[in-house]
Amino acid sequence: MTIVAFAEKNKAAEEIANILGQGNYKRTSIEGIAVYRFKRDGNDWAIAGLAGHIMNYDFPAEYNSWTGVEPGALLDISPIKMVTKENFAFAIEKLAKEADTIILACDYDREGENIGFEAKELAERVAKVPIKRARYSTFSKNEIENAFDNPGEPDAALAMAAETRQILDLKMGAAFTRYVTLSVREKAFTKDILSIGPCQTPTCGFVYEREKAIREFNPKDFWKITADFDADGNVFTGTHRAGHIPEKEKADEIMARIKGEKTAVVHKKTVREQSMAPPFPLNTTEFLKRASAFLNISPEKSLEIAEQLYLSGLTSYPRTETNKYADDFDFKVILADMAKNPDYATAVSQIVTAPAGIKSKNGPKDAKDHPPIHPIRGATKSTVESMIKLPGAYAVYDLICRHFLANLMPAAIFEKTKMEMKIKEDLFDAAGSIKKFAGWLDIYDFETKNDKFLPDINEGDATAVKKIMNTASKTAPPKKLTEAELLTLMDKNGIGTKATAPTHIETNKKRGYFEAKGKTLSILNTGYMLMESLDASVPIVIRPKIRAQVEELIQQVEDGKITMDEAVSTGTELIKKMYADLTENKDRLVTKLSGSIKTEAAESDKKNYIGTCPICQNALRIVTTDNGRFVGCVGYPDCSQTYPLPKTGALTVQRTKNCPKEGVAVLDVGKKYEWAVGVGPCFSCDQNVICNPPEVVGTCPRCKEGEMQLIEYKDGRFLKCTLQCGHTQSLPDKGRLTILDNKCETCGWNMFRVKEQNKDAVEFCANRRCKAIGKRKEAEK
DNA sequence: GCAAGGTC
Repeated sequence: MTIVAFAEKNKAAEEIANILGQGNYKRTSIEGIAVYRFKRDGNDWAIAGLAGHIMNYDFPAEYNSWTGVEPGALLDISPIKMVTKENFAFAIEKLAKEADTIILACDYDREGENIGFEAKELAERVAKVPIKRARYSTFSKNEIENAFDNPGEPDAALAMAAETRQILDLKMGAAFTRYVTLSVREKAFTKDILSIGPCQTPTCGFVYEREKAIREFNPKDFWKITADFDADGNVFTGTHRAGHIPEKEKADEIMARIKGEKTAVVHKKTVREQSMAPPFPLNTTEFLKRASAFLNISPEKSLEIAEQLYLSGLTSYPRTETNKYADDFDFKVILADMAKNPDYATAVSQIVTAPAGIKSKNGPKDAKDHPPIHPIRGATKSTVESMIKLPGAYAVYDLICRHFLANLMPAAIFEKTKMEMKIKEDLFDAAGSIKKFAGWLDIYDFETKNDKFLPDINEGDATAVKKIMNTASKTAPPKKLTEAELLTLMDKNGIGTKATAPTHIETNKKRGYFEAKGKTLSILNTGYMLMESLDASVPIVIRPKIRAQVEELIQQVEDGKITMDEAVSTGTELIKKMYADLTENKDRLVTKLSGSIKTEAAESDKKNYIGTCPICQNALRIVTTDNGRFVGCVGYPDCSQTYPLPKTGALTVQRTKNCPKEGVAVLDVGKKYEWAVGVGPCFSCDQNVICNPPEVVGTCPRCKEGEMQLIEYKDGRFLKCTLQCGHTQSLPDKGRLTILDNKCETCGWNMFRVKEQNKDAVEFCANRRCKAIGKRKEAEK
């Protein structure tokens, strides 16, 4: 008899073959897919590993046209399931033909059951044999043997739950994405897709909510009183018990009470030890968070590196929810191997020689999927880098190793000191923290905090008061969302899975909805406008509830309370309702998004970009037509804001200069004059004296009140009194003229410098009435 | 060309 089994992935198939074949198995191959063969209890066994899903839903080909099909019509169409990995389908059918019994042996979860059913469907096309299900969640000998010796029945409800998700996600994603993309293209030229999905959109929603809180933040004034105390040269700072004081009068009142006080007394001092436990074992989410926070590597890149580390045999399987080791987990073998890297040797010997034995600080989650991410082999930097060519590979390996070791080490111990200082009757708090015992922090120095010392003084002791400060400050807006925080939010709200969360973040980046700058995320204009429009029309779509709603339906299918068809039709109705809300608000959506897309295009057109439209916040840019040129808003025709421009002259936008009036930008017109968009030429503006203060060189020798101002025009230059006395005087008309900072010692005017071509520069006082001129002329003779 | 979920 021949028994054929299908596991979810190659590594699992090999592991099972090794256990059931008692180390005796042969690797063969069909279409490049590994098939492990062995004998057990007189039967021939063949087990192959799949590669996750090998089928996918899609709409029938006639619905592929975006323009030929109204997007909403997709909601009435049943997607069909098609093979996406032909070689696996071929191998499954070939193996099914030689089987007397088939065992589905994918991961013991919803998707695993579904992947098994994909194999089942393909096998049933060519073979009529019993199909069983082996359920296991660890690769322990007992569990695997038991799972395959006593296989159960496949669980259709569980598999159909996954199927329901596939269909509803596709329907919603396709209809919404096509609708939004096509609507925006009616008004803005773009090849980009504006995608919407039940995971990617709430992911963007988290970033949007934070950004909104930052933009809408109203800073509030507060005052804080601090004092510097001096205990025999050891200076430390304390904060007044009142903390952040919202009213200035109250802060002033306190200051008045204690102003000028020279001594303080230690009113109370408490010292206690605080221990800091090592981190729990790493599951995927925690790993991604730490790689982002400590190593500045994006979740997508981290997972890719972890995958390579796993395939190279350096670390364990990277996709797991579990943060707890099994009772019989063998730390010893791994620890022994890890000493190969000298950086870990000290920690390893501390762990293995600990009198209490090797003990893990386990976390609470046991999803029965895979053990926490841990090293399998010890390796040096050069070994890791020779095996994996991705940047950051060693940093990630090192993080996994250090985390593994840290988890097995003792807690760190800090001595925390709290001191209450008293100036007259006012209390000030000071805190100190000293690391007494490093413990796991020895090997895990990613977030070390410096010690903060307080002097060794006791209750009743007096210190000098060096100074007392009252600092005015403002409350700070929330900080930008970090990638690590986003992962936490997604995890908490059930958005995506351990394996897909990085992809959803990446999708948003690819779509131009938000971007990462280091560890923090910033929403981009298109993302903000999309979220804002959706928030106003179909708010549920940008919130986790959209996922929760589908999840609830799926759960009912899994529990056998409703059928897949019922769930799909209920779910489709919900999507239709949302779709109706979306289409009803089309105008606002399109105006906001097309404006934002045009704005982004205009901003990158550096030569013509002017600034932000005061009416609609979109971009203003120079528009040139056959009839001339003007400044217009990209929001046209929804926004008709325009400004005139001078008819001739090359225009250059001055990026660093702002107009004090309503001008939205200042332009250079040729090299001649300036033009404020919305105001006109700067020379005829009453603010010009402020924007372009006249270059003055000294007091007017006639009226003695005005200043002599340099006037330069196309054909020459001269000096003119700033008052109405009318005094002028000529200047040399050749050469480049500069007004210097140093002054004439005789009359006090600024000195001039003239440089003619092929001649030495000359410095002189230009004041014709200056007594020094006569002297100079004499000297020249 | 559209989603999310597996895994390579």
